[in-house]
Amino acid sequence: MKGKTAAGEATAALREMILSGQLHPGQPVRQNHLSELLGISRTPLRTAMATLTQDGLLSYEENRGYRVKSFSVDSIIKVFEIRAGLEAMACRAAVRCGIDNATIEELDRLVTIGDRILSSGSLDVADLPEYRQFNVRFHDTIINAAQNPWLHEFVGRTHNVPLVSDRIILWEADDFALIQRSHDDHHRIARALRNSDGERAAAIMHEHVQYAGEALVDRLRNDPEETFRKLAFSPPTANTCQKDQ
Amino acid sequence: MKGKTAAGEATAALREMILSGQLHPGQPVRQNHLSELLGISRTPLRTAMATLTQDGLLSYEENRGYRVKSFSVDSIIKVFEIRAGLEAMACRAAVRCGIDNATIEELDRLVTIGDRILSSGSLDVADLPEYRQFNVRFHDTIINAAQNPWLHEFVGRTHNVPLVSDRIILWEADDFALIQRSHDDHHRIARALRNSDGERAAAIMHEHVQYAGEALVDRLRNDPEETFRKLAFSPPTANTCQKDQ
DNA sequence: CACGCAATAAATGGATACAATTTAGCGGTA
DNA sequence: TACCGCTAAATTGTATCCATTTATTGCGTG
Repeated sequence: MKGKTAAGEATAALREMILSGQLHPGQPVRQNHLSELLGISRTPLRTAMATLTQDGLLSYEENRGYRVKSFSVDSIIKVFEIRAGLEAMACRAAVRCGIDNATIEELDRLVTIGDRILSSGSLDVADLPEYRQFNVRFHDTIINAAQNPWLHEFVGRTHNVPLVSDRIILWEADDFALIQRSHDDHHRIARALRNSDGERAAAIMHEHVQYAGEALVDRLRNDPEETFRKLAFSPPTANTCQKDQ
Repeated sequence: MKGKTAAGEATAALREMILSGQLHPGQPVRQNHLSELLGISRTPLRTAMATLTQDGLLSYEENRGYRVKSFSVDSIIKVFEIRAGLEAMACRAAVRCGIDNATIEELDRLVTIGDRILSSGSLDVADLPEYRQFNVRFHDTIINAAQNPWLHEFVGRTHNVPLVSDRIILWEADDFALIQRSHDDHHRIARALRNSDGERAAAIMHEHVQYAGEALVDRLRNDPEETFRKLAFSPPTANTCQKDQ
């Protein structure tokens, strides 16, 4: 969608501004202000805002305009439940329709990458982007193996809720045990898939995702300030789900 | 979203035109033509089209405009898989967070309504709208009982794929056995929920939805013409999912 | 001082005008 | 006749302008 049209550029720019926290939840989005900030007119901006509203990043009230959607902590945990269910579904579906060798090898390679990154016994800030990318690719690989484009689309939508994306790796050095456990899940999931044990992979994946959500929410409840500070978002990788088919 | 603004009205009108088949899959949507047909200018129409694109009803290519999205039969069955998974999730979640008596009674009342409609031993066209409404309410009640607004939203999105909505009741008199079996599922689901057996309810619900998809797809493959002719859509009830929270 | 109302400012929604791109039609040439 | 390129019409994308609604400010009154 992005590329040449001003509306597409504005959509990407606005999405990134929201997800990166430049625009705060609840804050109204003034069309004049933002359009001149982006160097475009209000027309393409309004197209972008309509798009992002359906994406779930903005809310709209007639004659009162758009504002950045805010999410309660309670709401965030509930999205994680959906994401956990969907990704578990992906494991079952992937096994059901047969995983080809290329995918199995890809998973093995990815797990090895994770091993290497964590081999130092800690995960410092410099390694975060790489680990994040690894994590995204691992999950994406499984979702694609399910051969159901809608899964990709629906999981992608859960990522539109701030803080739910698997681009987010919350744990740092002080929680290395947690991230190590999380990566151990990756090992077990990959093995279960290799053994065509879809149910087992699904069970691990469900817990894997749901626990991540609970850990995040726990942190948010205890120390919102610090949690937000530690959050770092990926660069604008192609996380916009394709809606082909 | 609908109500007073031209964009909202256009969105609703366009959605209905697409779902009712007035606009054919793959057909490009000409802005001049449609805007004068709806009696509005292109600006709100474009807002509506951006919205419906994110809803999944239109596809967009830059500088080439919007087209009515087309769905392969294979794609339709895959959406039913998602819907089945999500509604099964709803059953589990509903039991987990406790179903109040009002909801149990509502389900009982709804099931009784279904009994009455089918008591004649057939389902003729005159009864279709009522049975459709009953079906929608039954499923919605369970989804709401899960107390996870995102479930409502995500299931709602599956309904944006033409033919996947539970507003669609395919079977008529000639397939009364099928619809009777389907309603028997309703009975069993309600009973399992009353007994707080979330897993059992989920299993029945999953099969309930998935089989409906398979039956529809079978028909589509055998006799697309006749299937489409028999399909009748509900009036524009409020099936647009609220995105509050 | 508080409350209410009115006038004014500001922001949104929609329509029109203009620019850029694509598509279709047409003619010429090998 | 088939193919290529050019021109013109059609269609989309953007900007600007106007109307309508909402928010704000300030004044007057109780």
